Amino acid sequence: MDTEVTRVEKGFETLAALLREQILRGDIPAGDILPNERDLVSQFGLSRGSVREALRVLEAQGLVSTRLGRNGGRVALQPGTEMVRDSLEMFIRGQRVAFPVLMETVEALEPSLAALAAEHRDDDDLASLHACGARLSRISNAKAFLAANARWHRTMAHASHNAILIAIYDSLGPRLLDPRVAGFASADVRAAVVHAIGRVEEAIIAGEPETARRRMQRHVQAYRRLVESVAPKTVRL
Amino acid sequence: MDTEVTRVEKGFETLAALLREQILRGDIPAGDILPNERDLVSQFGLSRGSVREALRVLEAQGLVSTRLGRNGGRVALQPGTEMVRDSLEMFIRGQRVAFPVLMETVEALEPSLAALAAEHRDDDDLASLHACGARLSRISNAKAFLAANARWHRTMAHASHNAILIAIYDSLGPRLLDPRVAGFASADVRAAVVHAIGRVEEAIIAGEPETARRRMQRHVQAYRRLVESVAPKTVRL
DNA sequence: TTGAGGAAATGGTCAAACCAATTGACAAGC
DNA sequence: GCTTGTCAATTGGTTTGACCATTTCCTCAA
Repeated sequence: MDTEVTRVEKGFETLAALLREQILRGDIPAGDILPNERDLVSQFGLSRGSVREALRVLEAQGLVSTRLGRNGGRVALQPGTEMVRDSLEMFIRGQRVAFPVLMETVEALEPSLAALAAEHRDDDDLASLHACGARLSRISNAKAFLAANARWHRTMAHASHNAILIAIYDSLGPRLLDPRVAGFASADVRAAVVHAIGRVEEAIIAGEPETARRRMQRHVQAYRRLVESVAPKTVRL
Repeated sequence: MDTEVTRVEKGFETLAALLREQILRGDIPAGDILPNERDLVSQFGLSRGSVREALRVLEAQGLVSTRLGRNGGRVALQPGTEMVRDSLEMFIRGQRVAFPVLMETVEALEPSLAALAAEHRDDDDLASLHACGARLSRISNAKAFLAANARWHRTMAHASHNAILIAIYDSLGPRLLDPRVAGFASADVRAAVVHAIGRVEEAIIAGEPETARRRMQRHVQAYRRLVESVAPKTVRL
């Protein structure tokens, strides 16, 4: 019984793997144009169809983009946050991840993000954060408030200067703007949020990670209690 | 100047989008066989080459797998953790994310994972966790200790019952087993780790999220100080 | 009953065209 | 000189038809 046969690598897979490696290693720098299809055909001895399938895989993986016409071709890309976002998006949809789980995930990230922001923020971060916070306190419209709130959080996440957490947070954060949870921002709730966020901001400005973490965590827990008191747990995306 | 032209959707893109939607919505349940290439050709009026490119895209996105031979074909898949892992893998490689950032990310997740584990763990989780902890305390080999340690953490992450965090943690955790950081597990370090982990485990068993969070966070910070005292910050993956 | 061999179904590959989009070059007209 | 229009060149997109490779099913003979 052949329990383990060596999987035969297809021609297009070989080429895709080869080009992928060259792009990820930087041998083909981002922005460079790959050889055109017909050249790849003669270089690798594959048919044009196989070459195109290889390139199509790379495109689906976010490693190249395609331009039509003369001076077109495939442009090498460094994989960015879009890939992470797309894969999480499909994971959430495919696995039927419930909305509360998504919320729980973001809540799990935010205290650490606040701590890292306090540790790593630079002057630009502080300026952006202050601008977001100031804007937030002037907004009265509930829907606009939620958007501005999300923006403040996003800015804080970026201040962490942790590329992985930023990619994850940017992937998940926007999903929390679901219209079904947009009704919570009554005037007093908004005031409480502004206050809590201001306290976190102070800790980030002061460069006190543990204070920022603690304040953000309390804010998050308070927010959760609020949402749970209003929304049924069964809401699904 | 045409600043915004309506991007023309290619034939294979249309088909890929259509099939992707059917799979994600569950109209084509996981495990089902898609129509074969020649049938898709006649159903959608595309050439076989275009159909194959569409299917190749879905394969790259983890939505179908391909089997050769009679009774072969494309099997629909629900996107799982592999996709998330692959995209994070490419992100880390392509963006040249430094090892300390990776470590920082995992450290950011673990306290919340511990808290969620304490909140959501079931009897199976407790049994697995206890087994991992017990095994850990009996290991003397440094390399094996690190592997068992990773396994305990992974088990704890699964006890959180948060599918997104599990997917992320499973994607990043294994990368911390880099051989370059495998030399830290001296006997007294191992004893300290076993003790810290035991305390977290107690809190998870007791169902006390905030205690578990606090203890895990202290452990993580202690571990970080240890690593920083030994490893240069410039180590890169 | 079992084994061998061939038929059938399915994806993998190749080849040669031609279509579609974009850009460059160049000439005509202002 | 500058603009504008036309045509040619380049590159990806698509089609068609054929054949190969792998796997499974089916039949028939030992």
